[in-house]
Amino acid sequence: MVTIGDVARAAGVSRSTVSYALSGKRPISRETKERVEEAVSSLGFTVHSGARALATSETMVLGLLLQFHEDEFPPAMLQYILAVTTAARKRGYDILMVTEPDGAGAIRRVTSSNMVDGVVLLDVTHDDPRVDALRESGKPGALVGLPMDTEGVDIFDLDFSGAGRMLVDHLHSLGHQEIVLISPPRDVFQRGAAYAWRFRDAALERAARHGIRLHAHYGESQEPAVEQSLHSILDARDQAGALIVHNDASIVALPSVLEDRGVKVPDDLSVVSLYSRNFGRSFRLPYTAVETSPDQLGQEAVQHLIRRIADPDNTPPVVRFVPPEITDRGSTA
Amino acid sequence: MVTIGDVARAAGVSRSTVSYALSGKRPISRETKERVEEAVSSLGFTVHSGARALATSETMVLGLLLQFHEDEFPPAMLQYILAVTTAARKRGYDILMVTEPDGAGAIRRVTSSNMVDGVVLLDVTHDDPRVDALRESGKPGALVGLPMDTEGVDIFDLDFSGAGRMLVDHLHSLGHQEIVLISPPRDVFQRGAAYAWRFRDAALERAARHGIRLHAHYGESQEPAVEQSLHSILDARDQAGALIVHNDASIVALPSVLEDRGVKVPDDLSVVSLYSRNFGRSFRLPYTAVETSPDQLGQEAVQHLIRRIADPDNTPPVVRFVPPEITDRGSTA
DNA sequence: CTCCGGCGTCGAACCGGTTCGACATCCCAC
DNA sequence: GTGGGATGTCGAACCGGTTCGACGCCGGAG
Repeated sequence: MVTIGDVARAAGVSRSTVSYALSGKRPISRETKERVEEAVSSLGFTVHSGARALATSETMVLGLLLQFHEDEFPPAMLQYILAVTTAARKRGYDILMVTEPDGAGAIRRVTSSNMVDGVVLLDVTHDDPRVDALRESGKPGALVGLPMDTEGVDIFDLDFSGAGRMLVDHLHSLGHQEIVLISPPRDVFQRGAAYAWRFRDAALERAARHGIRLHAHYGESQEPAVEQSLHSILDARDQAGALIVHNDASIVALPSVLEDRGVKVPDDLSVVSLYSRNFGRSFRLPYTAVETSPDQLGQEAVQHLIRRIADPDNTPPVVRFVPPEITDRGSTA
Repeated sequence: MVTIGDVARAAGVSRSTVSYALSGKRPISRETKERVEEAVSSLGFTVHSGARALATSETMVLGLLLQFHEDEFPPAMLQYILAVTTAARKRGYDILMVTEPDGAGAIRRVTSSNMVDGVVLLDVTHDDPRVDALRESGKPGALVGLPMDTEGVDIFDLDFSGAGRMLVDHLHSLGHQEIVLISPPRDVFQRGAAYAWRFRDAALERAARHGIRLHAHYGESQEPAVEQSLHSILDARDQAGALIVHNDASIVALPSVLEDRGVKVPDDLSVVSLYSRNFGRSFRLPYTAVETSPDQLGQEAVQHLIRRIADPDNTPPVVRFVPPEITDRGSTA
């Protein structure tokens, strides 16, 4: 491999001069800089990332921590992965993807060995053990999802409470008096994923205020249970005129279930949900929905994380809830 | 941060002795080893990965190169990502996920800067520029997908030709004389993704041998085009008694399209496809299908890659086609 | 003419590990 | 009693960068 010493020899200067010529951290004459650049490209020099990491204690790598739970719909997670990865690359960072089940241990591993300059945690739960591990590590971290204790960490999430209120208001303004809510599976609540109850509680509270009956049910995450649960919920609540679906697996399965039952949207039933534009494009989801904005969340998380890495002391802590935005696809009446 | 020097001082030995005590590459007495381990755990020592990478020129990181094309169904890709990641972690490797559009440049970047010990390329096409970049890099690489020139690289893929023959045979044995094939979108063929024509050509050839009429059509990748294309294909071929779906987006959309048309499977139409068991669990896919085995492919690719990293000279080149296996879900008659 | 400051470059130290050669000790076989 | 191999440890060199202090040179101000 070609080292900075080879470049120095070819250009007839010292190693430090090469380093300064490339980094620009000290003034270097035009001619010298040109000779260095010439040598670099003719020899095909690239910095050895390990050597640089050792010298600067910066790796230009971010850790992306996530887990694939049985109770979650994998394609939804993918959107965040993609958003974080492209946002990071655009700013010169690479992504180390860490998926092992022991998330707290994984954080300790990648931070204490200095593999990453910071981490992004996806799908953070109320009492997520990874958050403590992150604090102890002393490395900057950005969370997607809301933990109990937000001290010292930056949060980026959708305003699920606002989304719940917004969807209930929307249905209320159309005159609906009885609504069925399909929440994430029970396991998601038990794991402590705050987004599930933040949405549900806000929706229930808002419905009560309007004097609307709101029946909350748990959805499922894997077929064929998803479809069966939809059928039995709809059987039990066939007098309700509107449906709020806060569960990816259920919303994907819904079109075929409704066709099966001969239910027409929006004539027989109004349907609203939450999903991102791109998610809606992978499947056939012609429903009015709150945009979940994974692209925006991922990008903001990465951007802020990088700012904090660059200047840990002058970066104010952030708890950012992206305001919900409704996209009307005409599935309500 | 605590370095190997701190450990050495605490244990009252030299730095090299600590290194040998931890690596076991030279005999160290029981008492010394114990004192070192004691110091390590009380100080909380972890090796600095950059420093180790510099000294050993091994990073214990694998690059995972992939792109999300518009013409592909993202959830399908996810299965490979997951398989590769877990297989790597099980063997002590981390995964650097690289998704930028310029794949060849990305390979040069991560290999020449020594960020990874080897790479896994997903979704390799016939004339994939990444393959040349990989060869030039001199780093080991494992490909999923079949390039034109397999010289010097290891290939892991499903036997799509065999799968095509197997599904046609299956339908033929049931007496079908007219079959519709839904292939991946035209763009996938044009990009040179060999799996698309390997499957189609083998199916066509086999059908011809049996004297079966096989009508091949292109599918779509995004809604609402997926559904529209399914309808128009089925309109045009309504006399066919069997359907082979070789396209993830189309198979996911199929149940609701068939319900819409009042077509019963398998009474009115026999349906076969290709997808993995887990994929079938995320959606409602009650169809007889060839298992695409992303888990197995990812695991074999990683396993072989790691073997080659450890011993590049004594690792024979591999072109491995996983034999197709059919899972009968009763969707044919 | 001299002094000073900025520009451009160099050498050396350092980052935190691994590994090689050397050496001391001990035990065993001859 | 001695030679030799195995065992256990150390010091130094090295991996490939970055960065700090020093220094020579040049031009402008006084």
